[in-house]
Amino acid sequence: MAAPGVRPPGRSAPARYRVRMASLAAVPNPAPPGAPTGLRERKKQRTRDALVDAAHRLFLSQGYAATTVDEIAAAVDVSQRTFFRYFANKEEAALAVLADAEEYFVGRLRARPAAENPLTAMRAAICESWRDLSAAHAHGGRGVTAALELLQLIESTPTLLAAHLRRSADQERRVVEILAAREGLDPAVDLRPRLLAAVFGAVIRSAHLAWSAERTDPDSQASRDDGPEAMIALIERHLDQLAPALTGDWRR
Amino acid sequence: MAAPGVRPPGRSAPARYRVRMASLAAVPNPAPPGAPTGLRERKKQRTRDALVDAAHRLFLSQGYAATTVDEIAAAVDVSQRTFFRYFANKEEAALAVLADAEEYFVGRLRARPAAENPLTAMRAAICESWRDLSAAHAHGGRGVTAALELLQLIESTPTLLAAHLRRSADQERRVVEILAAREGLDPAVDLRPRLLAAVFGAVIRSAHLAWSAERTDPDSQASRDDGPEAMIALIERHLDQLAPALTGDWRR
DNA sequence: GAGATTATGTCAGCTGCTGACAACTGGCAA
DNA sequence: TTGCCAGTTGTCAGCAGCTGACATAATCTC
Repeated sequence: MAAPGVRPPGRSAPARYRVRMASLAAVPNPAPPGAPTGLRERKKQRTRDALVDAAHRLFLSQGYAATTVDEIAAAVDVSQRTFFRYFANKEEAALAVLADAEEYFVGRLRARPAAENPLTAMRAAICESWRDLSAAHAHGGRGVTAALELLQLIESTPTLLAAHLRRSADQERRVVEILAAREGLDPAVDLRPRLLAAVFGAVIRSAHLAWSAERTDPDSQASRDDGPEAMIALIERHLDQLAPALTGDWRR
Repeated sequence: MAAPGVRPPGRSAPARYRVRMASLAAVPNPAPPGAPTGLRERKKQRTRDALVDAAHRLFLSQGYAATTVDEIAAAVDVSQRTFFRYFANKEEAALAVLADAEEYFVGRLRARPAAENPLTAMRAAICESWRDLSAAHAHGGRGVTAALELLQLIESTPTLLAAHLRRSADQERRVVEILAAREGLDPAVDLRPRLLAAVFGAVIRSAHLAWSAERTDPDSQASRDDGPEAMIALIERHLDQLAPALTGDWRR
């Protein structure tokens, strides 16, 4: 329960949220091979999902800064201290969904055939990820809408943006390692893995921004509800513009 | 002075630091045209510089997290409240030097001839910035060493890294606007300014990392003390690797 | 079912950060 | 010089994020 004496005795947010949790957090990892299915583990996963879900909902309705950790914890009927045992900080709860998505992407990238050239592999892995993930929690397209909302929340909240970018940097490092291993290169010597990862990350972020902006714009053709194909198309368009952006004179 | 009752009555850090302040914060803007030279303004600038300087020193010697805002304020003989009137938060004090450098870079970029192609302009602006800035506070190379230390501090402090990346994102947005204006493009339509800015930012960051790593490595040829040419060379090398990283198969 | 593990709650406390108000200081004009 | 105005600073009080320590309650193992 909330920190003693901070909130009035009658809690504002009742603890009935254990119902539709994990609508966002779940990822199509059907059954992790050696997953311990003990009651303990399941319970832990449930409260974790519930926390992510409650946080997401509160952040979107009241704003990130205006939402207290106490509130989130209370919404799940858990002590504040417990919240911090699941997440290192408030941001982590907000970005947990993205963390899962990145995990999935890494899996996809590792699964690409080694013969493929690196850029193609990245391109394919990203597209697969978007397709699979939005199919996974598409309860009538809600998955994509939720992603949109989250991206906008992040972009409009300095603290969250900072945390998100830091996470992205970590992710980039992992990608560098994967690419280097694939091609049998030492990333400290050969700059190409690092550069490709960095550029790719930049393109993804740029696509996110464009997507988010396009969907917010009222007189845009893009509907808020069309599937992941829109995002995939955007990413492709960005990737295609990459070379022209880097070479020669822009004027025509 | 420090928050009441938190620190022992006899302050630990004496307030004698008004001496060599601004060794880091100063930027070669010889004399801002319409700079109001009132005593008030000068005093403000002095305490600001002193705060930046004290923060830098304390962060490097004790670590970022272990350094209290109270300590920094006490070192300059100023109240904690005053510290927060100069900086929105602890990070801002740590990254103030970089903010100045970015400001300088923007100025350089704006000054590039309009006929130049965008990539060339960025390349030139970055090189000029490094050269000028390290010349400016090179009291025997200390400028570059200080930059190195700061970069490493940032890279090894998650909070700082996050704040730094967020700042970089802001900077990127400014660069996008400048590029778009230069070429007479609407960045919402034409992706190239955004992509070039993003890619360039990624390359710079990658070069920073490499530089920092190279200088930490004990058995590297790079000395900790050679000038900005080393960094410039690194950036050039990264930029040259950009195209190869994006095209075709990496194996030879 | 007993004992070892592990998750949770409670308590106390530090640190970052902010609003409000009072006291001071430099700038400026009468 | 005097005296007012505006901008700067210090003090106080307080919230919110986060953590260590310890006790308790829930699972797991045998």
